Amino acid sequence: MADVARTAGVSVGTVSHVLNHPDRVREATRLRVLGAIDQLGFVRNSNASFLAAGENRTIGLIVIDIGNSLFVDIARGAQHRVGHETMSLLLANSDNDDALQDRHLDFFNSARLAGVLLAPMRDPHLALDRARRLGTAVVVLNYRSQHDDHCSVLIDNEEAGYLAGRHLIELGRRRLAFVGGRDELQPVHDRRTGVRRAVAESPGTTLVELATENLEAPDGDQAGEQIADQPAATRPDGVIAVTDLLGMAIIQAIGRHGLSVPGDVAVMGCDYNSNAWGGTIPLTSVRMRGQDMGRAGVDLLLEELSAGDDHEHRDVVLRPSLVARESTVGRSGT
Amino acid sequence: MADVARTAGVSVGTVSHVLNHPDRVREATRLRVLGAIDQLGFVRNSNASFLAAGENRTIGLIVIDIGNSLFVDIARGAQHRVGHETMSLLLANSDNDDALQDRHLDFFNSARLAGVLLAPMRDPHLALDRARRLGTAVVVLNYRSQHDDHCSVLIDNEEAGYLAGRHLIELGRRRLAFVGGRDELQPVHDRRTGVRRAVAESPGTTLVELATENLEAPDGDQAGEQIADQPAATRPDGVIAVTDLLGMAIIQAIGRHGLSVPGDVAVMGCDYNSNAWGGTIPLTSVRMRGQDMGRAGVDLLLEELSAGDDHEHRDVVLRPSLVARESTVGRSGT
DNA sequence: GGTGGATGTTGAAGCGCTTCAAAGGCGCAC
DNA sequence: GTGCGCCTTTGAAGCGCTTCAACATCCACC
Repeated sequence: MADVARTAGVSVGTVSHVLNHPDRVREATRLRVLGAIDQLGFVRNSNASFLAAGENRTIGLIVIDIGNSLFVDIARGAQHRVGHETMSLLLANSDNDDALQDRHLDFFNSARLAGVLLAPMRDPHLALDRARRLGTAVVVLNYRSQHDDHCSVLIDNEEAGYLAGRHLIELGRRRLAFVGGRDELQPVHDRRTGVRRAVAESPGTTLVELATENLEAPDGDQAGEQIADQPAATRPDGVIAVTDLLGMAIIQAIGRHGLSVPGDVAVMGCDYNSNAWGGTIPLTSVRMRGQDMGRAGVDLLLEELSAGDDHEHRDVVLRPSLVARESTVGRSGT
Repeated sequence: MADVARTAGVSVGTVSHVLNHPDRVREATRLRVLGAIDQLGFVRNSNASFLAAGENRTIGLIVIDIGNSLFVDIARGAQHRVGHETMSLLLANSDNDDALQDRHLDFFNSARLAGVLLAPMRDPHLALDRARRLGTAVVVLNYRSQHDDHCSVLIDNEEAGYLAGRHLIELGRRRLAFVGGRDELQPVHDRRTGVRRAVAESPGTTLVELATENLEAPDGDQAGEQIADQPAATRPDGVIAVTDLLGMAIIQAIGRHGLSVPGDVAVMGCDYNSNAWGGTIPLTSVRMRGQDMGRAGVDLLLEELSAGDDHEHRDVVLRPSLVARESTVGRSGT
């Protein structure tokens, strides 16, 4: 920067002003400085800049698993929203690893970012305390926490389950099955609750819950076998899988038994993963609106940053929406 | 940091030593300082740290599209490799946007990162010049550049095409078809070349090339129709789609026409995307080894960083491997 | 008891920038 | 001609840390 100043024949203060407050500098000087910057290939050192200015224009996003399309969507949405500001978005992938998540958070903390969007794996209460003490705003994504000392963006998973249940019931299905395991995961638990509510509301419908060990394809396969093995009279005619992957595996297992989807059994998933596009029978699912989530997260963060001390934490709850396709409504669509 | 020093009753220099050269500090002092750090919740400001030390322990990774499983794998591999060092990995998603890619690169440049892994969309020659002048090492991923002033990690796409061709020929297929468009994309071009070589090597085999406009599902659907419409005598009996998505769409289209896969037509993809898992007929594909790519990239970068001036740029070329599944070999497997 | 070397600790200089008080330059009104 | 206020520019202080030369301490050994 001193070089630039010398080349342009001004002081370093002026160079800094050209970069940060161009309006305070005379047009001619500004151009001269810009010329020198260009000529010398100068790139301002943001470490020094942030240190001196005491404020950082960067937002960090920590996601649980970058292989999960929900988080990809969140990243896209956040990037998009940030793009219009003079800010940057940094991505960090926890890769389902608690320790790694904490390391990312520490790293962002020590970089004194303006704010962090965190999609945590467990209640991040303690970690957040630390960030806040350093003046970093944190917005929690996709996690319903016990504490209300931060803003959150949530998806109403209970509603997702409810929508799924209603959908099948409205299609005339009466013997529903919910397939999903690991109830300690919030989304699984909430979706299950929603399905129960839909069934409870509709006299004449029944619900069977099949608990799987995990949420991988083999679990769905197994569940599908179980369903297909039952006599037609008691066999579920509408199946809600807690994830799309599970749903697709169920369809395959059922298909192997000569049953038709959705003729004999309507099957639907949840999450609207891109995986679901490839199947022979397009899977009905509930779209989780990840992009909106990313956008809303950035908005909350910017709001918190500009509000200062009189900021009131709040939650934004996004409503999922149902995407009906062949696996429940057949070829015709809608 | 001054607070910590005061609390622990030492000088700031000592606190710094505890953090950076613990061996130079007496055990008792170290513990006292650590205690103070803990008590005060001190987190060192990495901006100041990097500025003073003049070196940054962070690596940036810029990928074209975080929704593409190849890049997800690259990120995982890189993260994994970096994880064991006292380094951090920052992710930036270009989202298929040239301007965004440049902005990410500028950002990393101004942060004076130790190094950058770049999966570029076009020849990044100019951008790299700038980074290098600032002392940032750059390794290019997944792009065969005209220039040799940097290290690269490449996947041999020509080999991928060749492997695919050989696979079908060895299965007894004689009338091959290659489906893929946008030949200006390096991977598409190279895979096509590889398939041609495999066919040229095998007397008695023929190759039809179907150019699609894009690489989306509808393109595959159209190509599948074209293939299925031909009389059995001239119809291709082995199809290589340049991507998995294309391959799955082709299978569906062919299936609609009552032809069997792989009985009448063997179909395979390329890329080994997770999308391929969901299909009713598991797709044979060529695995692109993204994780290895990420790992190799980090290794090259570390090598370059430690070698200093006498570093010789070099390329690492990864060999893809074929994953045979039902869409070519039928139920039995292998 | 004195000496030398190893081991610990200190404090100030400096990393590259921003910012602020202060000074310089200029035009305008009186 | 003088004084005032505005627009520009300057230069030094300081952001929070690392590092290095210098200094303090300790111990072994003669």
